[in-house]
Amino acid sequence: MDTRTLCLAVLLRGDASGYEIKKEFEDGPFSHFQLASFGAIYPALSKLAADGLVTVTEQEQDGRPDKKVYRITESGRAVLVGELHKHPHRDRYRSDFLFMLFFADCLAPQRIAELIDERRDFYRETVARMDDCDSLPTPGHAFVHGFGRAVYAAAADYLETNRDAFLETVETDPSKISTREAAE
Amino acid sequence: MDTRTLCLAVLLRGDASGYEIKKEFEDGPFSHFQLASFGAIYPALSKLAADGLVTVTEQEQDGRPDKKVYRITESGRAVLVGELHKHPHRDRYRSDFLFMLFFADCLAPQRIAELIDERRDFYRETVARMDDCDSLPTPGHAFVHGFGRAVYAAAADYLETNRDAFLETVETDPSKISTREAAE
DNA sequence: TCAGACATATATCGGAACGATACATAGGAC
DNA sequence: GTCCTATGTATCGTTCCGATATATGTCTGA
Repeated sequence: MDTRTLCLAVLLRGDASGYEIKKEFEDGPFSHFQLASFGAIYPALSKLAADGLVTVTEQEQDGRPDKKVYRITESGRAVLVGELHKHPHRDRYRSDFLFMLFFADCLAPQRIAELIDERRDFYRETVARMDDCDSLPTPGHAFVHGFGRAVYAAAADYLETNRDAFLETVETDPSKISTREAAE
Repeated sequence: MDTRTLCLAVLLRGDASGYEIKKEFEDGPFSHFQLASFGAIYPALSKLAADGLVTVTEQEQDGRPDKKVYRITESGRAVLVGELHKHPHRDRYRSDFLFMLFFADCLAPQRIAELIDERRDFYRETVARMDDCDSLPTPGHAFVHGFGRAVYAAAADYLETNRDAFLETVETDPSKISTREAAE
């Protein structure tokens, strides 16, 4: 999904400024499976306004900088629903964490343990935070929430279960950096 | 990880052309947690060669176009190991599939069922393919392989377990497109 | 008290990457 | 005989990320 569609999606759930839309991708339910940066959001909102898919209202605020509040229009809703009916792009997952562990023989065992523990804690905390959340207004929201929870929990469990055996194997394994030369 | 580092990583495991590196990101073990396109790989390889991190050998082939085979150098290995010791970037996951299911109240139940079934099959097939793979040369490779398998399996299980209840809820739920007006 | 960190808010810029396309050649399918 | 797939290199337009600039208020701790 491009950033314009993501902005429409946030606005479908209520009026918001660019800053608030960004927060939605930091903390909100979308944060687990979509990203958007300021550098993508602000141009996207300008384009949406130019195309009549959203309206803008400038709000003066005392103490804080002025705010531009965006609201989705009927055309905007139609475009969003249209996007929702296209064939979904394949999932894209990028993980430096797994990339590093893949080359565990280039890292010190202590560093590997750090990486794994940090990540396991992150997954556990995320699951706990998701369990605290009790407002799941739509069936779709609840289903996606449950999916994310299941996956995070499985990831944490795997790390916990296999951590020690992995570290032992790495420490025992005599092959340091695996190079082409080593194979020749 | 930027594309230059990813190319170094592939080359650490053996010499390869740009085309073969791309295939590695389509079918190889990296394909599950890193991506790279031709538009990123070819400029990256040129830059790596200019910086002396890889060497190039042009190979004529009968029947096929010429091939440029890249080989990682000692400097290249050092740079890769340096990257491996940096703090890992946070994981980035983008899923149009989850995005669409989030707005399930904008879709026909039949379409939702299609999306879920297709995705569940994909996860099941991926797990089966991973189980067939029997060459896991390094501990890191094996650990990451197991992690991926666990997560894919959990995802497939969740979809299978919750599919029917979800579809019933969606069909029963009277709220079609949830708009701001509906909340007012 | 006042420096520094943090939150709110909009916006742009350089560089990186995606996806499509171009070009070239060969083999197999229908 | 034409079309699709596979091998192979390369660029181009568009989009997007991450850092930075700018402005202002609050809160916190030496």
